[in-house]
Amino acid sequence: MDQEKHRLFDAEHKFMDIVWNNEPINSTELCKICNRKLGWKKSTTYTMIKKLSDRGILENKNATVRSLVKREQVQQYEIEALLERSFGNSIPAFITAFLDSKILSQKEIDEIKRIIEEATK
Amino acid sequence: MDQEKHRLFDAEHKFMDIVWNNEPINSTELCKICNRKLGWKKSTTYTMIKKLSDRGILENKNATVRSLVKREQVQQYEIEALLERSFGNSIPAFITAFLDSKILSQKEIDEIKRIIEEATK
DNA sequence: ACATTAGGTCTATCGGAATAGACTTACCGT
DNA sequence: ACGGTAAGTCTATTCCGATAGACCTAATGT
Repeated sequence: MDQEKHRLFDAEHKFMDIVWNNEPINSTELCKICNRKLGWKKSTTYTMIKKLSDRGILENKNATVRSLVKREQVQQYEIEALLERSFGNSIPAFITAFLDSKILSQKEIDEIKRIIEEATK
Repeated sequence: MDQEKHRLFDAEHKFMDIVWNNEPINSTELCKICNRKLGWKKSTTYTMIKKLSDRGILENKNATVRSLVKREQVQQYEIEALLERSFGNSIPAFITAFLDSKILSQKEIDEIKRIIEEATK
């Protein structure tokens, strides 16, 4: 597993975010949201629906769109892809980069660091 | 900070991996490595050097190429970009996906989970 | 003096992701 | 019976990342 089919390109990803946040959703309604949030024309949205449908990412039945691949599966894939592509599958390097990011509070960082040290020694 | 300039496309990333692993390196020598490992022609390598040089990612002085942006900085950026793009900056969701990946041993997972629970409660 | 090689530049080409225009068909309200 | 709208398809077009071919100049060996 860990399918390449879970790889989403930029536009596909923005689109799927909307689907995940609104499903199940009527296709015409989806067109309106995509126009409002992404500036897409109707045919652009339908082209996207068809492409992702062909790849088994979602389905469109009776004008109702719903995802077949869930957000968590894609997140899963993306973490693994990043780990491989940018970190050579090095867990320590990955964790280091994560801890050094500006997003965590100092308290969280200290706690997590301590835990990891214990876990890996 | 957290510059968009640190974003590397696929080909750029493969190329920078070679630079990071071999710098400082003579440009002609770099062409040979890129040909061997990526199948690139000489001009492809020089085009890449120029583009990344323009963006301040590396420099080419006296036929010697060296990086200006380090691997760790790009890893940093990529974690943050993934966090934002795919996880809406949700640290818990990110950690969950990481822990659920097949890469960690069960022992590592348990330890890290325990630590994080303590850190976030 | 001349061929070769190092070290590049400049300007395409190519493929594929992103986007859309024109057209179709069916239904629904008046 | 007919104008509007929902629900789509099919076929471009555009944009850009990836890749390369042709050309240039300076040094260097023979």
